Amino acid sequence: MPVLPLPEPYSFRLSTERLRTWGADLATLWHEEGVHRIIGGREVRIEEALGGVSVEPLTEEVEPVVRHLLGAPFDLGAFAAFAAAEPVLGPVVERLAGLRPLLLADPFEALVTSITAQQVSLFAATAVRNRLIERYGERADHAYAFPAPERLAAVEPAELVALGFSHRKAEYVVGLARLAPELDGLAALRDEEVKARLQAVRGLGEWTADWFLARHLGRPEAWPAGDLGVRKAVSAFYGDGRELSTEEVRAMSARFAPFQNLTVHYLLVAGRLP
DNA sequence: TACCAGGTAAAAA
DNA sequence: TTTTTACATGGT
Repeated sequence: MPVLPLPEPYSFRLSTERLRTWGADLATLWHEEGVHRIIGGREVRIEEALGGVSVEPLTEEVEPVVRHLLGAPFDLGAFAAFAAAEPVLGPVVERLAGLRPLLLADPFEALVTSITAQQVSLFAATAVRNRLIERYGERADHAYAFPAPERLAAVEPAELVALGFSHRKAEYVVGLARLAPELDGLAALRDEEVKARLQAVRGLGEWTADWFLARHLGRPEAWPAGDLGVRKAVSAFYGDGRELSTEEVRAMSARFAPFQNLTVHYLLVAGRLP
């Protein structure tokens, strides 16, 4: 299988940890020790390889998508150098050497994924989202293509309620599907402008906008301070035995600049490891 | 059974 | 303007 190289050190195992716990769904499938995704209408398999990952098939269309999916834009070297001077973060980064956070490939999918995860556990969110993907997505060998916005724009919200969405969330998803063509343009905007545009959409608040910056656009300074998991992880490492408030976590952003996004991911993974 | 889990908008105060 | 409430699923 053709190899897509990634800068050393790279750990496929650590980088895909999220997919083996709560992060995988039918559109980003963890199957037989590899990642399966539909790219350009075809199922692509990504697995561990020396010096990077094996990708089958590795076409001109597939390569940039897989590079984005695997978080290739992150500058891990600069982050490690930064963290080395931090007494708490330093050992975390050293222990998780080679962790390159995965990114969500598609803006519409990223936002729908966030909507499903609002307020409920990630486990429950994945169960509901998989019913959505199964119902409206197209299946290849193993993975499904995430439902197209044109398809979801045409459904009655009541159909989504039958899949486990609240009435509110069902309206959010259908409304968002109608705006999907505008989402590609967000990549050209600065962080604050992206947040403002997203938060103007019904159903998308600051939490969702922050995760969009972090997990879809891979913006280095994204810092989802309001996220419960982030708050717990930051508190565990920096709270001195106490749960920090959203405002306290938000105020810590500057300390990790310009590596807030990587810091969040490393602390989250470190908090989940035994 | 009740409560919590990687929020948000709308109602009530 | 700020605070409170309803919401749906799945695990404990």
